[in-house]
Amino acid sequence: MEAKEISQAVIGRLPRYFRYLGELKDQGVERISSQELSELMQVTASQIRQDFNNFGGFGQQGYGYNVKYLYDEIGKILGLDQTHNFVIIGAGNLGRALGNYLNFERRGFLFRGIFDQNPALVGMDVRGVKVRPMEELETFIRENQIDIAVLTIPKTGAVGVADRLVQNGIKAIWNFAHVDLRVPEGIQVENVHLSDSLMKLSYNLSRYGKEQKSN
Amino acid sequence: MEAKEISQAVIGRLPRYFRYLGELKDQGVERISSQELSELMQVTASQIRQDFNNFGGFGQQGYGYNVKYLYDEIGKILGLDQTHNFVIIGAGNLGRALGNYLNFERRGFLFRGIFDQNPALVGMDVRGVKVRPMEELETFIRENQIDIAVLTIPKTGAVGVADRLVQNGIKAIWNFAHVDLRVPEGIQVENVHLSDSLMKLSYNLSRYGKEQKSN
DNA sequence: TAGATTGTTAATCGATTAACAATC
DNA sequence: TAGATTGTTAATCGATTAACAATC
Repeated sequence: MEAKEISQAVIGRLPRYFRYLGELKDQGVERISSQELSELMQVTASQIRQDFNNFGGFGQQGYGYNVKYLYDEIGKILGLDQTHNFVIIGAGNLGRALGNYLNFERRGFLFRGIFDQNPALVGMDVRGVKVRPMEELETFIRENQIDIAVLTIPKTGAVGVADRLVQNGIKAIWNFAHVDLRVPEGIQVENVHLSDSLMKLSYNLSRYGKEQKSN
Repeated sequence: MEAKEISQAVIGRLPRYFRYLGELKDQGVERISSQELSELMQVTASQIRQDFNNFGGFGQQGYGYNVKYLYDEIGKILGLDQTHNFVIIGAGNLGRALGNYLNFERRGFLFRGIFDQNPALVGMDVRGVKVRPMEELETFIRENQIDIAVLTIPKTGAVGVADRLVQNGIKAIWNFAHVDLRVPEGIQVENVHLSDSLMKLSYNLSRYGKEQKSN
């Protein structure tokens, strides 16, 4: 309907707002002004108001924002009021770690299956879910309404697996493989490149040794 | 010396350049123009040249860039020519997964220790490194020239542990705990908030269902 | 009503892209 | 030399911040 595209910069900040509002809610805080939130989160009040107004007015002049309401609204914007079935491809350390992480469940992401090509891992139990062989991937995805796949395999296999996923109706890939995936328009890819993140840390670390940052 | 501060936007792109150049190098490609690289990486040639020129001229008019040379230079900028000792705090699934990840070693990040407060985990072996109790943290850090700590503990403990780390000379924290750390000026923090990443995926996923993206 | 604070427009800042002169 | 491609300046675009009128 209205098609005003929201920038990824704004989207990227929503989870953090959501986190702070959740904590305020749990502390029993009822209302908060953009000014107070800005001090808490160390961003400008202006940015907060601009960000929220991308989605319509959540506040009230002279009062501020209702914490519970704002929290719920941002949750809806993020799609956390829906549930999604996901599978993990790659039952190595990282794949198993993600399978065991309970908090995703709380946000509506349901862990349905985990796959690995290594026969030694097949049958292993990850939080009540048995590791399956890669051969069963296509059938499983189609028969269980899986829309998210978590890719935790080495980069060599990732591109091929991504193709298989897309061909069988996957809508989104959470990609931990260290490679850029090319997918058709309409399929979402979110990359978590851990070594890129570590390199950024490394840059800032070595930079700081040489020259003290100006302020 | 020269203090022209490089923007984090540029720094954030360096690891990706580094990855592509590494692959080109391995394929035996000797030179590449910003135009060719731009097609490969799906960014503008203009951006590539601007980015590289933040650090001085790496190319040659009429020729392009020497792949091997450029790869090495970016590696140096990222500080990958140095080594860093790191410890992992939290020997849960994620902590152990990161400890087992061999590629960090290749980039000069040396896994020296892993800690957990759970006595059931203490003594466990993670790639040749035994899990230590939290009580040994301070001494270990100081005696082993550790400058990076990887935080893979629940958010409740993270702030307290971060303080202990900073007080004992840690220079950088790679933070997987779902909380914002406040550290003194000069200490680097790089956050990997997995659930934030998943929420971004969720947003784009639910958005796409409703309205086809305009282009 | 007066005071507070949003929603929103305008100004500023920074990052990206385009253009082209310098030069290999 | 002529052609190619960088390095760099200028133009554009987008995101952030400031300001203030609208309104609860």
